[in-house]
Amino acid sequence: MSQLSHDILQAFAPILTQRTMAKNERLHEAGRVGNRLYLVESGLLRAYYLLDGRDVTAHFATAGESVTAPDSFLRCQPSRYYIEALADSQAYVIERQDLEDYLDRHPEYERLARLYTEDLYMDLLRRSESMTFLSAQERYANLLNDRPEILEFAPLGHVASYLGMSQETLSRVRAER
Amino acid sequence: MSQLSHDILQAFAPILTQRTMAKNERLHEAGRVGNRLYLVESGLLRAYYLLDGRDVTAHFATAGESVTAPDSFLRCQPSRYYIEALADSQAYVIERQDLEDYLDRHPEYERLARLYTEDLYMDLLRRSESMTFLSAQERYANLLNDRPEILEFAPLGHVASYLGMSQETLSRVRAER
DNA sequence: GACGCTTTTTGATCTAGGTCAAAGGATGGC
DNA sequence: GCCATCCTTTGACCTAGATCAAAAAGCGTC
Repeated sequence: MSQLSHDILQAFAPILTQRTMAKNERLHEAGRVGNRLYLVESGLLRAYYLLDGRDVTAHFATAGESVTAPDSFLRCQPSRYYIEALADSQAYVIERQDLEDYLDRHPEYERLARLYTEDLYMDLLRRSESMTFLSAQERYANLLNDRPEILEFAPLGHVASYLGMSQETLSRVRAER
Repeated sequence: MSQLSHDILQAFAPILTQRTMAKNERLHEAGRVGNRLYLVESGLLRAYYLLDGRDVTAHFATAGESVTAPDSFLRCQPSRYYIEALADSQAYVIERQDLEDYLDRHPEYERLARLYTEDLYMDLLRRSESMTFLSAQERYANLLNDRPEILEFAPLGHVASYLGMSQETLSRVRAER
């Protein structure tokens, strides 16, 4: 876990609740407002959305990472995302409202929250640039290098949509052809 | 301009400096640490990087938007990005160090800075998802819909790389074939 | 340990979009 | 106004990766 994630857990401990999820448990449904951020302790969570009826993985979160339905958590809109557990998992949960209230009382943690958001921005930027001009082979290689645990635990189809390619292509790429 | 951008200008007025850029002026060079955020008043700025010697546009900023070299501004690393003006432009400039110092003295603005970062995150998320599974045609249509001023002022090649397609493809897509 | 269900692989074909090359159009400097 | 340079279009061809279909491999369950 990064220093930053660690600091977040410490700072926001008073408003964290702990939750245990079984494999295949759904934590959030599209269409609803779900103002929760999950800070994963163990296991594997996934956010996804439907595009023309197809399941597209938007994000994976393993130990030390976080996941939410960003349109809901950041904008309070009904969400386009689903969140589910891909393995038995444990996570700390933060409610958006609790977060705002807590930060009202403890403005000294605003900076930490901003730095965390900046970090998430950088992660997304990396991902976004990788999607723009890299080949299927290269995107796979990057993921294998950066987050091998995802390839180990997530079903191939979920990883393929996360990497913006078909399941068949990922299967072939992985077999090195 | 969004309410948020407006609030940012107000809140950080004491540390803003104004800068005028001529068309084709380079504001930042890759390889250097450049801790400046540009809040565009008028004109058009572009951030780009080189991938195998090819110029790839990472970001455009028109009036009310902002641009920086994120790896430098957020992580203080030598940057992979160049920033240049695509038209005669005006922008307010914030130095990262000034920002941090100012926020030390005015922690009441930390929240605003966080909300602004969250907004940038949502913008990037939109872009990132559009790159993952939309066709060249659809990505072009989205840009035309969301930010027509870019298509109006930026050279085709820069827009094409921003949309993750070749210049020839963008030319054809635009001519509706 | 056989049966169903899900996940992954493999093969055959098709197509969106890339690459290469060249011709037109604009634009700015002098 | 003329030339050089840059930007955009057009055409011909090619390839990465999609789609469709089916076989094979896992794996939970009774």
